[in-house]
Amino acid sequence: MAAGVSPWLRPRRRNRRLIVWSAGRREDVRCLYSAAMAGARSGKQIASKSEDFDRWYVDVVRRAELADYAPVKGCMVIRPYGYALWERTRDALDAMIKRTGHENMYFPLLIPESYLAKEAEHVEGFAPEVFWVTQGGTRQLEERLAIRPTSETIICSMYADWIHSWRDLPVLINQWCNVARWEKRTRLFLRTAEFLWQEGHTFHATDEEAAAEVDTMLDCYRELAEEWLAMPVIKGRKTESEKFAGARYTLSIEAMMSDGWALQAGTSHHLAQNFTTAYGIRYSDRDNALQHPFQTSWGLSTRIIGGLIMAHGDEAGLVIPPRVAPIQVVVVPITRSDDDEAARIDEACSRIEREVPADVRVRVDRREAMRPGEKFAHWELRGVPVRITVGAKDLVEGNVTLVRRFDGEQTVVPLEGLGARLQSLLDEVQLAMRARAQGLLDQRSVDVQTLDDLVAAFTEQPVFASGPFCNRAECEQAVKASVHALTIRNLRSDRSSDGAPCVACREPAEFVALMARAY
RNA sequence: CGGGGCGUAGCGCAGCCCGGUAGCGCACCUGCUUUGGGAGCAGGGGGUCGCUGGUUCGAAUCCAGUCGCCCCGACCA
Repeated sequence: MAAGVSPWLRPRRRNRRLIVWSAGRREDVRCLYSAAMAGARSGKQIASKSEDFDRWYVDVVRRAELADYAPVKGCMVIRPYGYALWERTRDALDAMIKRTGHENMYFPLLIPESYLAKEAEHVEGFAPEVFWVTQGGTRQLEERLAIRPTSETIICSMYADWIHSWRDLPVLINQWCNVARWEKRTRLFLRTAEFLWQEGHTFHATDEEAAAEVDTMLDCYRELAEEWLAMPVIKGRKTESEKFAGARYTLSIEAMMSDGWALQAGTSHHLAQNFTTAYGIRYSDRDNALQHPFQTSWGLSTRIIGGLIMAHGDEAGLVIPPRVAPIQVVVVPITRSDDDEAARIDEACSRIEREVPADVRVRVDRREAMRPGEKFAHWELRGVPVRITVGAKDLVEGNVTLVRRFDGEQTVVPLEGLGARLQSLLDEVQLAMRARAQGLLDQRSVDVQTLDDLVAAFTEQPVFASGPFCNRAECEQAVKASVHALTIRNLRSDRSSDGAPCVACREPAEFVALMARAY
């Protein structure tokens, strides 16, 4: 027994009795989850999630080797495992973007100040966050260059030359890129001075078509969050004070983190003709009249990785939904000094490797210097959805042990036919993770009718509170002032107030506001 | 940008009050024994003590400045 493992682990281990999965039916599955968690904690790699959530978050990001701080304040290095997670997320979204008719392209990083300045509300909104390049080599530049905080301005400037006719519309484009914004308070993934994202930009002949585009893309974000990242979200419209600078309106998806705080996970903006007017984009319509097209933009960033971590992680670290997991199944051989036995175990591992379907991402952890217990902790910290342990005891019966990361459920199953069964197991885990996250959201959502209700709702713990709201700035202030750090996340698109009185002013309200503390 | 805290080996820390040329745990390297929940023994490598200046025979330690990071409040994907 390892020094440093809680003493009560010992009897728990003796009690371990797992019934074999026979004829496709599971019986008497014993969960060793809490024991595993205790072991992980004694390894003192990460802070306790329940005791210090913020510290836990940073620990998970760094210890699981997702990312680390870079030398420049607010900047981060995304390490291979974290980048693989982003790639899987990105590829899923990229497919949706293409499925809905968009094409990828690329605009430059540097934007002349004069380009940025044309849309007044936009430039004012972004002014505090822009990085400026003032020098090229040793020479002072004649005009300052902004490092893009977003690309509406340069895209409009270019499309002013490219859009001439109604036949040129719609324009449906997207780019994957980095952007930079000066941030005073930064957090790994959630708010960094430079981040990766996609920004979609479209131009349309009609207001309605643009509005439909804004909805369509928000729904892609919802699909990504729910179907891939197993994070249920609430769709809605941002208030005036929270909308994108220069937009007519902004839609968002808001996800609940496991501490009850909200995370804005994606936004979609209706820009109306605000930019196309300012940037002089005009086309001749069917009647040969000059028109400004209607425009949208929408973005989703590496912040979503932070959301994934906070939505699903537990005391032992990261828990990744199978569909985006860089490694879905890890195989840990329980090596023995007995050569014959070692050879049989190794052959069983190789067989699993051979027999899994090609689209299941499996890794056999053959590191010799590391003991099995440490490997368990290592892969749990990294959130690998399924672990298979291959040891002499199980192998005598032709079995291996299989453990699901997200709930610790452990079963002994026959090696025969294991490969074919893995995909359905992964699908099962994906759905169960989504259901669990939905359960948390349901459990910690409350309806409120008054500010008193609102205050009461937050006395125990952070929640998602929904209540009638008139969408006036004074009432938004009143809501924010009623509970510490509270914000209006969005005006829910799935709920109607039916004219019930606004939580703040008591006048008949048109909307139902989602109110929560947010990252 | 206001308030608080911290910078000593890759990580976590002690040493500082009371100056005398740097230590502990983990990690790392080598060997042997181990291997079903973070192994044991033995040996070994690694640090301009954030930076600059000052005081002093002598500074991780005292003084001044500066930079960076973290946490809490006003702005944001």
